[in-house]
Amino acid sequence: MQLDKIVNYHKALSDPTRLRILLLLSKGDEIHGQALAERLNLSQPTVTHHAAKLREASMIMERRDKNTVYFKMNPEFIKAGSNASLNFIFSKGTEEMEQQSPESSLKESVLRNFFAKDGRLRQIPAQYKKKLIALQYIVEKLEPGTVYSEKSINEFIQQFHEDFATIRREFIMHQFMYRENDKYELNPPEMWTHWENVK
Amino acid sequence: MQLDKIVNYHKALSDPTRLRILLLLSKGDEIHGQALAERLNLSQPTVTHHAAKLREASMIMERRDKNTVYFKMNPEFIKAGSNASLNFIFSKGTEEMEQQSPESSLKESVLRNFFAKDGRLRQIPAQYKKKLIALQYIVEKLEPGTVYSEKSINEFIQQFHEDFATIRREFIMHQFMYRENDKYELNPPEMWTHWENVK
DNA sequence: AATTCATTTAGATATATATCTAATTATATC
DNA sequence: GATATAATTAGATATATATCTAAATGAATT
Repeated sequence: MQLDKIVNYHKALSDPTRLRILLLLSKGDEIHGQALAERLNLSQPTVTHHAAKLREASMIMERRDKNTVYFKMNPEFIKAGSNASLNFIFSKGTEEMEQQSPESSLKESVLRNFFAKDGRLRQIPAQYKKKLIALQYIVEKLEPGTVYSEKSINEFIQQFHEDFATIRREFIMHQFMYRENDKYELNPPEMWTHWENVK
Repeated sequence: MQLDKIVNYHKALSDPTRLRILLLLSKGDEIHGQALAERLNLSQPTVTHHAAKLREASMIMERRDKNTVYFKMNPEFIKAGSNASLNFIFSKGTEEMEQQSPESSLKESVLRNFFAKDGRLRQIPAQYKKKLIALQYIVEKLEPGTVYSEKSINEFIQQFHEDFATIRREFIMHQFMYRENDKYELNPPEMWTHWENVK
């Protein structure tokens, strides 16, 4: 159930130690486990404990070098979770009903005007809402739960448009996908930037 | 400390029952305690328990009619908390240091004598300096950077005193807040009338 | 004053979790 | 292989909290 994901997001952030860890990581630098333990005045197992919780919530990423584990913050996911949580609480069911007809006609218009009959994208829409619609149309052809290499993502995008680098970047930027160590994976629709327009 | 407020915000949202309550309230309608208990299949004391948590986090408001208590969501505060949390994690918060000057004794005396133990303002101090202290105490519970509607400001003030119109006017008069098109926003402390006493 | 109804408080129980120390595992170096 | 270092797991403990039933309170009506 979706509820649990929201609960877990807030559980991850409902502990002062974990917030302090994120605060330390928020400059963008990597910090390894022992350093965290020292700066927080905690034992190493305690750091491991909290790191596991944060990792489960996708809020940090870990990289191993020799026998040292470096932590790095995953800011997009923290923001995306916040977004998803508000979307859930204010369940976008009612308002979007009204918006659905105008939205869907815009969607149809974008698909008709920006995509050729062979399915290729003529050009990337400059207008924000239209761009998101086009990106979503493409990204929905990917397989949820599959891990893609950068190479295979590039090839996939090239089926639609030659400028795969731009589109790949947009996928990440708008949180259609998430990247870790050059591996790409689809995000659930709730995390997409314009989630409220999706359904 | 600021950290605790963020922790409490996420604690309030890190329970499935409380999220379901907010979901039920998200349409904007009022729901009374027993109805909530029935719709959630929970005992009434459990509802009271969760309502208390949500009230502490300013996420709901309560209104009593005869012996029935009606709950209503406080959406602005939920969004404001989300905002504040992200600002905290990404260290964009206002670098505020709460330091008390020699006149902290007056401040303490005002807080002790004019505020009841439930946090409500017994009466608006007539004496200028004391009034400013009381106003400041209330206004500091607002979140910097958040834009409030007039309605939500009224509701916020009513948590402390029934005469929201007077207090709202004082907020503007002494430049605790600034208003534009019925939107209210906190001013930075440097703009407050008695700034020299704040630091 | 007695009654009724909704809510709250008290007290009990079960589960979750934050933290520690001690033991174990993983990785690299000698 | 032996050793060193960092991390993790196991196990213990203390605290927090979600839920219930039973009792008490608050508010209106008879």
